[in-house]
Amino acid sequence: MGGINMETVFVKQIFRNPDLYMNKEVELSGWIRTIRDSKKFGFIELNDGTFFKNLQIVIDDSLDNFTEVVKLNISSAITVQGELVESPGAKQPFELKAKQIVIEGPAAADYPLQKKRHTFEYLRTIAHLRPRTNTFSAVFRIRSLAAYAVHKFFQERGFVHVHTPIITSSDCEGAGEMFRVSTLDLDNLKRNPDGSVDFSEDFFGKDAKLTVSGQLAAETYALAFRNVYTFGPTFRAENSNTPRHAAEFWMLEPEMAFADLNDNMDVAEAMLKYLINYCIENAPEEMEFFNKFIDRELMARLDNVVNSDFRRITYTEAIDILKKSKHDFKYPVEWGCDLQTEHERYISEKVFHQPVFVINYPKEIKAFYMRLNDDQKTVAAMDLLVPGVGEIIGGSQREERYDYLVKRMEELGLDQEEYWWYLETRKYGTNKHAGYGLGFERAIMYITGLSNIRDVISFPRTVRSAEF
RNA sequence: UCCUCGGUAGCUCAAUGGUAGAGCAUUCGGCUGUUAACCGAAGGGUUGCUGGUUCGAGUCCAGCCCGGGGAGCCA
Repeated sequence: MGGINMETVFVKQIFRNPDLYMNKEVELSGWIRTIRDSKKFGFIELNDGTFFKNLQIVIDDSLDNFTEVVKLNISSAITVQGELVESPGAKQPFELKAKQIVIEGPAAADYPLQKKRHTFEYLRTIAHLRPRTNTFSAVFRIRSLAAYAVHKFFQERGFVHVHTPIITSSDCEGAGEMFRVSTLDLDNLKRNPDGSVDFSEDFFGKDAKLTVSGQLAAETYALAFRNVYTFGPTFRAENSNTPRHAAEFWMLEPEMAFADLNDNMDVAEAMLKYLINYCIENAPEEMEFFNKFIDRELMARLDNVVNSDFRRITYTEAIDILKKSKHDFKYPVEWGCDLQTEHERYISEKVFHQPVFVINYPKEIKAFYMRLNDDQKTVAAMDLLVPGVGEIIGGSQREERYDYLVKRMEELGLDQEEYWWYLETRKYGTNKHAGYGLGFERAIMYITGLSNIRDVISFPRTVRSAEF
């Protein structure tokens, strides 16, 4: 366009290897982040999307379209040709002396983003524009890197990535309220003689839902590939309105055959450290930004996580610690009760100041598939509690013994017919196996310091909110 | 779902029950090295919605809607 026929360079290339481009002509394209002008010259900070930082463009009235350029609003798209030179300014090492600017797409005057700080609440109302801000530029590049690091970590260890179904045919998992998937005409529902809805004419011929977990399906593949993981969208129709819950989120669920709870924790700990290291190494500018503007203790906390062994305590020990703390909890602490948020935070934030695995919970407060311990009272479950975010990982060794599993399902009144395929895996070559689920957004929150899950999902879906 | 705080210009926020304000943004003008540039001027309002109290409501009361935080549920 506009007669510029040089090869376009990315801002990231310039920042990573400035000597290669110094005093040479380059062409860039991107969006104006800020623009300042005087009578005969001005400055544009250009962001081309490839890099967190902007490149300063120096413009003056030698440009044939100088008067049009200085009137451009923030977020206008331009292509610039010019020479990269050392900058006399203190805030940037180099800058581009523009020789030609092509206006690709001007931004209208009512562009809603200013060059000053906005509240996260406001930015959520313009989720289609917020990736153009510093914070969201950083968050979503980190999210992309972390997702890649997930695959890298597991693939390097020989895990097989299984795409488990998004649509599930039965209410198997029991992990939360589910969204129904149906093509039935809601205005004209056919009913069975007992008054219930007749799903026989629905798309799947039965009541179908969106998945709340890929675990049970992942288990079947672990018992063929040994080590597998599933990583994808997950849906919960819970009416929870908190900064840590969304109706649609991503969950990572590794599952390992011939593995026990300790193996499970080893992998979870190594994985979390790997994700953090990968982000620090591959997005240093973004991490520096979070540390400066979002959470001043972020890097110190992450360094501590990466360089220390996670604590591992039993549920019973956790109860003892809470009881002896003399701390006045709103919810009284008794063996057998589930740990409340205030208890989890006390343990991770006040006692250990680092991630803590809590294991071996009473069977009554955990899912049916968790392996019964020899004490007959607890199950081989694990929760990883981290300061600031709370529960980030939940997992367990699975009950591999057919009789124990059936007995537990009977106690909880679960329909064995619904789980026929799951039970069969315990008939044909069963073995000890374990796995866990990582709430991907919670991991991103932990790595970036962001405190609301709605700010680490591109277009968040929450209760009464599915705009965009 | 419960508790709590809030909703005023495009944004961030002021305003004893008595004329609706500022900064930034926008538009126009000025300025020869800016860094959220600076200086001057102008335009910009159904104070979330409905009803009530009052001579008079942004302000007080009731209901509803929307948002933040906390709790529960969980990842």
